[in-house]
Amino acid sequence: MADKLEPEQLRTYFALMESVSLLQHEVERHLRSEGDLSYVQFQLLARLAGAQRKLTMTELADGVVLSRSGLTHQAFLLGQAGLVERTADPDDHRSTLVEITEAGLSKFAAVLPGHVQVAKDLLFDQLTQDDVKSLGDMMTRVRDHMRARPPRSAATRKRRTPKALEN
Amino acid sequence: MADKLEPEQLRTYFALMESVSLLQHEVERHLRSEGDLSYVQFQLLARLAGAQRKLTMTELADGVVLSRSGLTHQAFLLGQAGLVERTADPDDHRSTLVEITEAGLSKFAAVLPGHVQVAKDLLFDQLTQDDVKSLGDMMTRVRDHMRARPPRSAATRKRRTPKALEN
DNA sequence: TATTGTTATACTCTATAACTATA
DNA sequence: TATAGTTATAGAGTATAACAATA
Repeated sequence: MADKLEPEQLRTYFALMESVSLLQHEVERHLRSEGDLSYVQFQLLARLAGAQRKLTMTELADGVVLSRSGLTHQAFLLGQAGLVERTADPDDHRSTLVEITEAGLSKFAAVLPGHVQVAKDLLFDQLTQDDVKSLGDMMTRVRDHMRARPPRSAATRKRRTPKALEN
Repeated sequence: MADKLEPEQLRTYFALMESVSLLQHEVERHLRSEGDLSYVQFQLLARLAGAQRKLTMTELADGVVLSRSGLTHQAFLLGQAGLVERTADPDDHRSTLVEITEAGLSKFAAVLPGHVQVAKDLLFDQLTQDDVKSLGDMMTRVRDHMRARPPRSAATRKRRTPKALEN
C-alpha cells in the first residue's frame, strides 16, 4: 500500500495529467472567447443545469472544489451576469439556495456544443468507442472513490474527530 | 466531424475532467505542504529533471503551457529558491538556458514519492493493471495529438502563415 | 456551540504590451 | 525584420480569518 508506482503507472500518470492540462487550456480559451466564462463558471452552470433542485452554496462549493468564500465571489459574478439567482432557504435560514436562471440555461446551452467540439477534436477523435467506454468506466470509479471523502468545506471548519478516515 | 458527443462521450468527458480536477487539488495540497511548491513549479522541475540537456525558456514555457512572461516569473522564483539556474546560451545569445541544480534534483526527489503516493491512493488503487496500461496508451496518443499543434509561444508573436497546420 | 454564508484582505498566478538585445 | 527573453502592469482567482445570523 505504500510502495512506489511502477514505471508503467508513472508513464500513465504523467500522460494523463499532461493531456488533461492541455485540454483544459483549450477549453478555457474557447469558453472565454465564446461565452466570456471561466472554466469554474462553466462548471458551476453545468452543475446547476444538471441538478434537479436548487443547491446550497456549500454543496456547490464542494461540487467544484472551491472554498466557500471563493464561491461567494463566483456566485456574485454569475448573479451580476444574470446567470444564477440566490435566494434564502425557507427551511434553514442560514443557507442560501442557488438556482440557474433562464439566461443561465441559455448561456450554458450556447457554449456547450463548441465546448464539446473542442473535447471531440482534441480527445475523442483519438479514442475508439471501446476506449471511450472503458475510460468512462475507469474515471467514474475513480471519481466516486475520490468523492467518498470529507469534502473541502469540512477542512476549513474546526475539524471534528473523524470516526473512520477512509469512509 | 462536427456532430455532437454521444451521451457516453459526455459522461466520459465529465468524469475525466472531474477526476483529474480532484486529483490535482490533492496533489497541489501535498506539494505545497510537503515541498512548498506549486504544481506548475513541480512540473517545471519534472521537465528539467527528465530532460537530458538544458532547455531554453521558450521550450520550457511551451512544455508546461505557460506564457513566456509567466515562465520568467516562475523561473525567477525557482532560481531564488536555488532550484534552477539560468545561464546565457553561448550559441544563441538571445536565448537563456535553464538547468536544474543539485538542490532542485534533491527537492524533486524528495517530493516525488509522496506525490506518487497521492496518485496511487486516489487513482491507481481503483485501476487494474490492464486499466493502467490502456489508460496510458490512450493518453499518450491523445497527448501526442495535442502536442502536434502550434505551441503557445507562437500565438503571442506575430503569426506567420503556417505552411501546414498539422506538422 | 456548531454551521452557513459573506466580507475584508492579501497573495499568487498569469497574460498583454512595451522594450532590449540578438539573429 | 523576426525571435528570445524581461519588465511593468493590471486583472482574475483563491484562500484565510473575522464576522453575523441562524440552528
